[in-house]
Amino acid sequence: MSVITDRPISDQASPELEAYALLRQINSMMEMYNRYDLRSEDLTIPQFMILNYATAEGVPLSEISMRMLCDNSNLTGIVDRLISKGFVERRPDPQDRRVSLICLTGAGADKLRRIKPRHHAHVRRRMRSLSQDQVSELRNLLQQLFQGLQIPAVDDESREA
Amino acid sequence: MSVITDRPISDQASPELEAYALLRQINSMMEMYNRYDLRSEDLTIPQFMILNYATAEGVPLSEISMRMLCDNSNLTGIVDRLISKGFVERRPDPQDRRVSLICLTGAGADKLRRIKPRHHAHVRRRMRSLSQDQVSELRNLLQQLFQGLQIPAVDDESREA
DNA sequence: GTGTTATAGTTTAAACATAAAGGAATTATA
DNA sequence: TATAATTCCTTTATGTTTAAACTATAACAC
Repeated sequence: MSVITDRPISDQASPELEAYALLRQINSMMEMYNRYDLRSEDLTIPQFMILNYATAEGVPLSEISMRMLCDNSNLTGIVDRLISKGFVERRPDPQDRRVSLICLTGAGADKLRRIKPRHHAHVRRRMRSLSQDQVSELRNLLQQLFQGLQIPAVDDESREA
Repeated sequence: MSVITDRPISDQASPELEAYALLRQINSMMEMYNRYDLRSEDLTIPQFMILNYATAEGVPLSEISMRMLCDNSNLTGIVDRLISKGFVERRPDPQDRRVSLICLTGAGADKLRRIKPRHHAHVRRRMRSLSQDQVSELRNLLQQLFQGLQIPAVDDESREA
């Protein structure tokens, strides 16, 4: 958990590059902390995420992969491990036999009830260095940036190196 | 590369959790784009990062891992692949025989000269949805948040679930 | 010097991610 | 109904990451 504050993070300092470098580093550190928190619960981050998306009635695997911004093929193995731990089940969708529904078990729901509030509290606490107004401002800026990223700028590819 | 805009991102909506969810998603999308950009150059993201930190004179592996917020053990294999591609070399440090210096080769420097400006331009372009002032504001907020994360709040663990 | 401790890097096994390919079921089209 | 295209999921191979154990070197204590 070492950290760099002694040197500029990017050599070609522009506000955009600095902001992006910081975003990546914050994400890394948050992941470190989250991984550490979940370790005592014998869960990994992706396992915890799937657990969060699963419901008792069942959710199609591809819906989860869409939300997690990842490929279906990633989830197959992770779900296998969650099944072996007894936190979810796979059930075929009677409507569409291609679909396999990921269902939260009772044990999974219990686990989630125990972990989730604590996780949320941790996230909030780790952002204490910002005021309420600053957090809202940050959220708004990120929201705007996120929406701008949806349409991946198919246009100009010509200018600037 | 599908995307979710139709539903709230976190169920327990608080500004902190929303901001963090957005941060993670932005990071994911930026990585997608970066991975795609580097693919045509036969480089992965971590390979490109190491290339960026290496110098002709050589940099200790552990200095690179510190900057990348990762463990030494991660880099061994990635450096191996970069060596097999001819972009870096390993050289022993005469001062300290435990240290192996990662040295950028001529081919590596060429590669970097070709890729780096384009990468930076891409990053800047992908943040076009924010004004210059907004980018600076974002950078400042992220800077403050990042610094707040350094000291990982060893204190309170008691309150709130 | 000897023993302890710390540091630099590698190795290993398990988990995850990416990309490409494949099987099975569904939908579209003729 | 037959064919083609699409969708959902899995499988495979390659690459990355984590955590733990290990080797080798260095620094420090006595």
